[in-house]
Amino acid sequence: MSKEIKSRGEDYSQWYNDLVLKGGLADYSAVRGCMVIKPHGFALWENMRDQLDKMFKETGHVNAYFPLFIPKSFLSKEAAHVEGFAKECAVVTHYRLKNDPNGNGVVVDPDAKLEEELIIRPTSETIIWNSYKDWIKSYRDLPLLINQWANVVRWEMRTRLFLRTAEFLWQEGHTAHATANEAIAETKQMLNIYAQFAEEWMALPVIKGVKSASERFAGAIDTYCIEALMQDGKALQAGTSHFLGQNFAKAFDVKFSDKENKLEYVWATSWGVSTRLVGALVMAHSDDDGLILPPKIAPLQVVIVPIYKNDEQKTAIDNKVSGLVAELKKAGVRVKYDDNDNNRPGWKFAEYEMKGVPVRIAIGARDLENNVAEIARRDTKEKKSISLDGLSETIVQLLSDIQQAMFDKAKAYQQSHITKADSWEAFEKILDSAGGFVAAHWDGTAETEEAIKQKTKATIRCIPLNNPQEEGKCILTGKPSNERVLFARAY
RNA sequence: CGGGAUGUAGCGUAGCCCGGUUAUCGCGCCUGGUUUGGGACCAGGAGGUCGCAAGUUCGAAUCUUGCCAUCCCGACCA
Repeated sequence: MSKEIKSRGEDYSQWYNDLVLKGGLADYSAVRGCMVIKPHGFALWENMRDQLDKMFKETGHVNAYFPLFIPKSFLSKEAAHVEGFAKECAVVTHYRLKNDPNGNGVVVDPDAKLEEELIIRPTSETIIWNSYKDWIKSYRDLPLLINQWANVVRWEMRTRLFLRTAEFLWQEGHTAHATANEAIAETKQMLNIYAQFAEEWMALPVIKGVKSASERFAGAIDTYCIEALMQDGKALQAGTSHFLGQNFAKAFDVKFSDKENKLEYVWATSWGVSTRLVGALVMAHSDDDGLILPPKIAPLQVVIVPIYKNDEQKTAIDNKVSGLVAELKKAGVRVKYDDNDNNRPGWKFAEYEMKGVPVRIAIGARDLENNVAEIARRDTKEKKSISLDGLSETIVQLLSDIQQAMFDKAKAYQQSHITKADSWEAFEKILDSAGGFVAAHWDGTAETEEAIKQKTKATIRCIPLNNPQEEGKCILTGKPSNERVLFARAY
């Protein structure tokens, strides 16, 4: 069998691109830096989205939708915010085309220039807070807990499928609260929801932490994050939750009357995860044969492949399988019976492996005689003959086992790639060999952080929550420090 | 935006250095048949602005110049 996916060892970028393209998740598009998300990839995203949406609603949030376009003036109201986003914004300057007078298709109509340019949202804080100004008058209007599922555009220099595209899909939650403590609690609650989703649904272990000042979201007081580890030892920021303080309330003049009838600025949070999570999933779990998707979010959990030599055998298999499919569907399993006669079984086996379907059931005439089926699990490639009696219970259990095994494997990898470094030599050596997170002391200054980044390309991924306090010396400057922070090279 | 590479059918490619019949091969696609327990085989068939534009030449996929696009490595970032 020929390898369709380039091996991990040769070139990690190529390996990753192959997985996304040949796994049927996405395709390059005609538009620079953008991608086409194909049905398989979108179904995966939908499953993730639906689960997250459910978790948001369970914690009292509601969905709304705000405009794609942001008046330029809105973006300049919060100084740090504009500083962070201005250089990567797409700008709409005209609203009409006309036929080219020289007969070469269409040109921008110079008479249709906008008085005020519109920015295609790189994130929606500004346009949302402009609305919140009108919505919030009293403490009775608070808390305001709104989420938006949307697309945003950030004109990045360099793009990568799912991990960094010019346009991407995400959700952004924007909440307003009466007190700082309540807003901080919200920030942490959403971080926990992200971590829970990553670990329980994506089988992706993450480290919860807070960003250093220089990695903080533009306009935030504190940025909390979940950091995941990819199979090449590089870290990936998988989600962020920001405590915005009163920065946006002040910029957009959002005040409320409290119970004592005093006028106060509201306290804000924002939080988001994007289709980048799909990229994280691909990089964290796949192998050289293709994608490996966690059962809980896999678009297809079980595929059944019939093996037959003639119509008589096919009919016998059909009869048996139709009952099995009904049984599995009743048990809530996403199952497909692929009896397409155009492709042979071997082709189907390889195809569904590449697409990451967790469980494959093969049934042939021989199996029917013995009342068994061949069950193959994608994560370990293990194959077994299992009795057809009570097969659906076996499958449901197997899916659950695979979900757990995938998490355990990724967790073991993560744990074995968190290394303490107490000297500069050790620090560099770990980054260049095993990779992963390096727990090291840091003097707390942005200058040192930048110097380390320049020397090693490693950045502070986060300061873990509940970080143990211990006396130590900064890995670079030797100045005193009272806790270790996690460094890594990152996507 | 700097450095490197690539652009030939839906996909992957040979040919380019050293210009010369009808542009190579594989996969896929269509028709017919045989097949079906790890990417089937045989026969026949369809499918091409050789990235775009100029130039050199009797003649350009091939040489020259410009432009465009994509990928990789940087800087920037979810």
